[in-house]
Amino acid sequence: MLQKPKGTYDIYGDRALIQLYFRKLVEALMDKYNAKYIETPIFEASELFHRGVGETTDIVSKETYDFKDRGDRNLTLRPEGTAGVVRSFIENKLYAENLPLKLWYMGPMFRYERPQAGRYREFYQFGVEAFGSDDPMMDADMIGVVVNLFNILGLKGVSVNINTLGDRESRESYRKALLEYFKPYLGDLCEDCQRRYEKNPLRILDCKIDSGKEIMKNAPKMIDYLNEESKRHFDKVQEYLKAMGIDFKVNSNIVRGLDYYTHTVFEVQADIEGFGAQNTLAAGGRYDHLVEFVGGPSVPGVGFAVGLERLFLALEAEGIDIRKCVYPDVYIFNADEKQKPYVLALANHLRLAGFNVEIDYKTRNFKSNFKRADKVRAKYIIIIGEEEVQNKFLTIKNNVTKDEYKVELDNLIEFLDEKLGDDDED
RNA sequence: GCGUUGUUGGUGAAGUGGUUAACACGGUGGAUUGUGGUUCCAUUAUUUCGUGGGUUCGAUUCCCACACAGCGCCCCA
Repeated sequence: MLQKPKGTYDIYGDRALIQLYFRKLVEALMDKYNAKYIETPIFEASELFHRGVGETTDIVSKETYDFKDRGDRNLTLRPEGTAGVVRSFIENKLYAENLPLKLWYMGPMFRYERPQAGRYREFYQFGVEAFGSDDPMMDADMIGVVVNLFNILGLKGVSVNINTLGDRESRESYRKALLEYFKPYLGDLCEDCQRRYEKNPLRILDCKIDSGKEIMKNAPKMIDYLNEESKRHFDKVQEYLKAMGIDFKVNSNIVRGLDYYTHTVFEVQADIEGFGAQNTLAAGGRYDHLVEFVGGPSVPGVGFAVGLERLFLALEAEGIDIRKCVYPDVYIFNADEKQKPYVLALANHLRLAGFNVEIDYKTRNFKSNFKRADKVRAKYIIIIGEEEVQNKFLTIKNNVTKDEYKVELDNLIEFLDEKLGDDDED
């Protein structure tokens, strides 16, 4: 029996309902921010990720799905959303429009990782990228998007953690300080950190293996190496967050897994029991040099991504059900074969008039049809027999109250509008 | 990439080295061919118990490998 590839899953049933509703909710929220929808290819030239996002990151160096197509092109399934959006932003010269511009996306990403609860090899992210301002106001507003989203969903117990990586200058002087500090202790660090020391010493700070060690506690702090401009930026972000009434914590160990960040970085965590290392629901930050680095003009940006699998898991753990169930307004069945054309025509008529209609395709007996009407949770049942066809009236039964009505064919839509009017509002 | 537990139908699952793989839910058909959701009956895994190989007279059961899933790391959303 052929089965789905490891780390993938099918979206159907309840999960499909959740995802569809979530999408509607996000669409509405994004409209409120005047953010525009963007969809970019699921695969891109490998170079985009390997050079743009950062060769030193785990995500790119050992988790991408790389392949050659039949034309010998090197392609990579996108492991994250930002690089593709940035590429599109440049290629389509979106920077020529009036900036700032906010773009949002939602779709599958791919990483070759060991699957776990809330972690798949094909997984979904919703994200926003805001281009065209280096003002901390934009950082704060983007963090606000995530907070608002979680509030709308009714998710309690989330915490916002922020940090700053400073601008290039600050980052460089901090990097030097770290190199100097860790040099004598190099042998005490784990294997990964020894590698990080060479390539990206900042990442030593969020190493889980070495985190408890004394040398980590005394390591130089980014905050002490920020230049005036970087410090001001970070202070402003905090000021603005407070103004919006967003609770947050400064966590100097947040470094993020992607190389392109500058200044603000943030993570939003769920404080849910049993989530362990998988508790980061959303993460993002500012990337003032990414657009330029990928080959565009110098345009600053800030963005974030939310992992849907984890978010839905968190909702479930909190007992939050966002499914939006739609049931048929009407279930129509025929007494025997002869009425099939009539049933189809009537169903079409009602569907075009805006009603949700299910019909019996199998000419079952009455009992089975009533059972099925219950099963699909139809609100009304219409029975079509010889008498109804000939005399142009319909027998309609309310499936909850069991009240039965005889309605003229011409008055049917009015009748249903009146009866169903209230239910359709929610 | 490392460690660990598991895998029986549409679902939840019990079970055993050897005759019909329990029970429940769900599905289908019927009792009740123009009025049901209760009840009752029948039927619903059987070239089968994740796949392949081994031990055995005989394996779903024991052993090995692989695949997949869960959990813990690493990493990350």
